[in-house]
Amino acid sequence: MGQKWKLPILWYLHEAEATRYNELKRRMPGITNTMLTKSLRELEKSGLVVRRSYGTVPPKVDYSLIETGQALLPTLNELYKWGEAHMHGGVSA
Amino acid sequence: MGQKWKLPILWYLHEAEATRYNELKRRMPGITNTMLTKSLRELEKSGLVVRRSYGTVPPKVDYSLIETGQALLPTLNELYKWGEAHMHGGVSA
DNA sequence: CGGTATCCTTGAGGATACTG
DNA sequence: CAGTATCCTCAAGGATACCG
Repeated sequence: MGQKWKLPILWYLHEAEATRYNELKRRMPGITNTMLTKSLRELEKSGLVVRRSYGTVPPKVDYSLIETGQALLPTLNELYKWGEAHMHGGVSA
Repeated sequence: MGQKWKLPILWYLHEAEATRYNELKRRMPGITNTMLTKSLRELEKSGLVVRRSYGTVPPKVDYSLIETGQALLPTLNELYKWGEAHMHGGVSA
């Protein structure tokens, strides 16, 4: 699960600073709360994303790619392009 | 469509010679005719796989990865591992 | 042998409402 | 603000039967 949004999220996070939940939602047009949360939780579980909660009220939470995450970016890039081109019925000419 | 089988098929084809339909089916435990055919057709359309039909009867058809396809293998490999690890709920410890 | 046709199941993902 | 709970939809994928 999460194919649809995990990559976009990772991709966005790599070029952004720690981003708050709603900001992230705004940046991912079409994503729903359900999917955003699910995706973030799994990315966190798999150790790619860090969730930071500032126990304030109203709540403030932000998400960021792990520092070493920058290293995965080339792979991420390939993954993205390749997947788009060959895994989803994409043909070009 | 095809996420589930396209990669496995490509992966298998890269280390095999031209493979016949039923052989391919045997090598992909669990795949159905529908999916095998669909996947192969799309991989053909996107130019990664070549279908060769020997107009004989009974029919003989085989599939192979395009020659330059070997070049995509590293990417394929990354894609595969990465996808398994981070896109399908895979955690390790 | 190498498929196609048909119908069916399942779960990824979505919409909406609500809450600490 | 940052979610969770609930219900729903739809299409990816599967099962089975049949065909040239």
